Amino acid sequence: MQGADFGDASIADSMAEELRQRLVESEKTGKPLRVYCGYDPTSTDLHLGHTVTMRKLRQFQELGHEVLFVIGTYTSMVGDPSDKDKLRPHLSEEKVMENARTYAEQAFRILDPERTQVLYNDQWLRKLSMTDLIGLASNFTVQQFLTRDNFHKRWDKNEPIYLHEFFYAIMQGYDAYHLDADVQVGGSDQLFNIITASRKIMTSLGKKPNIGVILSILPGTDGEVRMSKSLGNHIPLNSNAADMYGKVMSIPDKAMPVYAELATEWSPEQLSRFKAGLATNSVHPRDAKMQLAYGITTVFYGEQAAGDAQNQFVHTFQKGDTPEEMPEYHPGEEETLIDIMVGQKMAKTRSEARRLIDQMGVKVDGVTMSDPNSKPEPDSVLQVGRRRFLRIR
RNA sequence: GGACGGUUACCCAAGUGGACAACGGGGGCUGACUGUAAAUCAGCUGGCUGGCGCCUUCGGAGGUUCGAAUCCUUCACCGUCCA
Repeated sequence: MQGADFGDASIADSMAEELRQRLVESEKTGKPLRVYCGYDPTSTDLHLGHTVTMRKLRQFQELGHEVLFVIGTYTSMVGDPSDKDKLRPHLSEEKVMENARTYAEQAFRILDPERTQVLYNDQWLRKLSMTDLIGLASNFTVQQFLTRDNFHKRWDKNEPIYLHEFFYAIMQGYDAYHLDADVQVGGSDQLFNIITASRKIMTSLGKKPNIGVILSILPGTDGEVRMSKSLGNHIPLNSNAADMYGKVMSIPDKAMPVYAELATEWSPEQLSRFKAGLATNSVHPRDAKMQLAYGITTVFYGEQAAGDAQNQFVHTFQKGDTPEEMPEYHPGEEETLIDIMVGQKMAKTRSEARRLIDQMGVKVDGVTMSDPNSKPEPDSVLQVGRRRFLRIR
């Protein structure tokens, strides 16, 4: 039964039941389900966190269903209110469309283009009139919104809640209505928008309410808060296998289960074996993490590249060897150690470079350097910290 | 419209005339150790300098003072409450 695939998501029981019914129905009628998920193209750099819902969409595609990949061109022009203490530059329509394109491109590393419709929600949202909006809004009471945890907390703390923040849920609900969505996928922060707002709007406009598939939020490399580029704890997609592998290796041990659940393509059996291994300590945590890093890297770069990344990691960090490949640089006559470090971006400022030297963090051919003004010999390897290498020519 | 409060380094957040380049936390970086870039412990975290030290920072502009993140004026932005 297809519904059984949802073991890795926390779905309310009723949603699971409804989904089961609708899947059965779909199978009978031969009509694929319409699965909707929305993304705001505020940043063009997708990271691992974005891929969680995408992978879920992909699963639906593999089962023959249709994915509606909605880019929030309308919503992102208004601006996300959730962290509104920043002055958010108003994105031009042009910029938004450009972001949207790169966004979709990266998304197709996961999604099957054949079964994906990319849609822009400004196409229908901007047509709504004030009258329409009032009609939609009349389905809700302020109290309903205030029960939402997000708003509730802010209300209690006397923090601002903007009126237009309420519209986001309404717009999202309208998206689902407009698209005839059977299923809406989203992170747990979208619970209210998907379950309460969307279902209410769809029902009131005479459609069958969509079913919410709510996924956990992937924490960042710190293992604590949600992955986000602005928090600097993200694992970017547009990087390389070694970087991805290494970044996964840097997550705290405790974050391993969540990552396994949300970011690998492991089967439920593999997944439970992995978790059991951790829980019973029968697997070395380092080996488990390597397995995890390999698994995640494979999804994006394939087994070959993931294997190479793993080898490189073992060489560099477990055996302390220098990596096979590193940038090269031919310093000028007058260039001192500190000049090279700053010039080659191994340190941001001269002060930082000095600090690193003071902290015994700079080596040439394995020998710790103490003089910022020394000049490294040609054909040596300069190492700053553990991870930055430069071959001096 | 009225009352009050806020704007500090990457983020959060102390500081209300001198000892402030500015407490603390987070993040980041370095080192030790290890089981990995985990955990733990220690240090560093504005710039320039070999060092003494010098320079630039506390929303913007101006002022008071020997001396201001701290006081005054003004501008901007933001918030809460009352209407």
